[in-house]
Amino acid sequence: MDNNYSDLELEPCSSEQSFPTTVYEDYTTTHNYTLDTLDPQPPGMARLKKNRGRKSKNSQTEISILYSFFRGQKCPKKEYIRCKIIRGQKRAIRHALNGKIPTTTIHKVNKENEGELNYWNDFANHTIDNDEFFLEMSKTVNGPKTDGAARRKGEPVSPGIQKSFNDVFCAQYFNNDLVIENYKLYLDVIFSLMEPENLIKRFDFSCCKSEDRNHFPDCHRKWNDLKDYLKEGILKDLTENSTNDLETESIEIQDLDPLLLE
DNA sequence: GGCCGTTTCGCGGAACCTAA
DNA sequence: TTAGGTTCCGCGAAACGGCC
Repeated sequence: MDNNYSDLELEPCSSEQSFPTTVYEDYTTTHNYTLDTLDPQPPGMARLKKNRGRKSKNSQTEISILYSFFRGQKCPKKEYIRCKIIRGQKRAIRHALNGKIPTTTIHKVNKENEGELNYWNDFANHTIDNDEFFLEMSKTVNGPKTDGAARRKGEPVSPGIQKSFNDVFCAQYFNNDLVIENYKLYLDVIFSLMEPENLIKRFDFSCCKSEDRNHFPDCHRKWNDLKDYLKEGILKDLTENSTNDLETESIEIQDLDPLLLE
């Protein structure tokens, strides 16, 4: 299950840290690809041609980024990304607080990789420095009703609890500077090795239909765009949407988790 | 290592929205 | 009104992790 990074070569990076990189063949030729693997059409692209249908609440940035990836015959769902990232961050926090280095899931850390380890240490230190706060916020009862202890029947849950990873839940979740700071450090862990094959295994969706380890030059751009969007764009979108959502859903502020409103 | 409770994954479809 | 598309939600299954 673990990625084996041992076959990756270490080479100096422009920053202080060193990261292993995979040596790829010349991207300027396409002789390794079949017609099928060259299909540049993202799964949802056909639908983009029409303007009919419900107006998307997503930003155009979010739409174009998600639509450029492949998950089976479709593109990854917005909620899939949200679930994975938020669940992952909370889980990573619990790992950090327990002094463990994760070896599985989206934020797995290869102890042999100094770069990944450094990013993990930054994340873990930030978490431990604010341990009381993160101990509370990482509890699964503070997730939406679909998850963890909050999902169990018959147990009391927070009155303002959301039923899914919807805009309101996400806006509440990120309504705290500490959480955002920690989230960005968490993304650094995930994206510490900016190689498509590594990220495909982490996210469980792909940037192209290439069946071997070669990728298109565009693949690196896609992953960079996703990283940038997750770091900045998603927070901006949530901030812009949260006001309207909170109003339309008549959420009473006093019902929300006080920890998330600080 | 096996068991078992907890947590996470992610599918499928209902509900909703809006252009035609 | 219909059809096409998005978002929300519930829940079964799989994975994880603690305990013995």
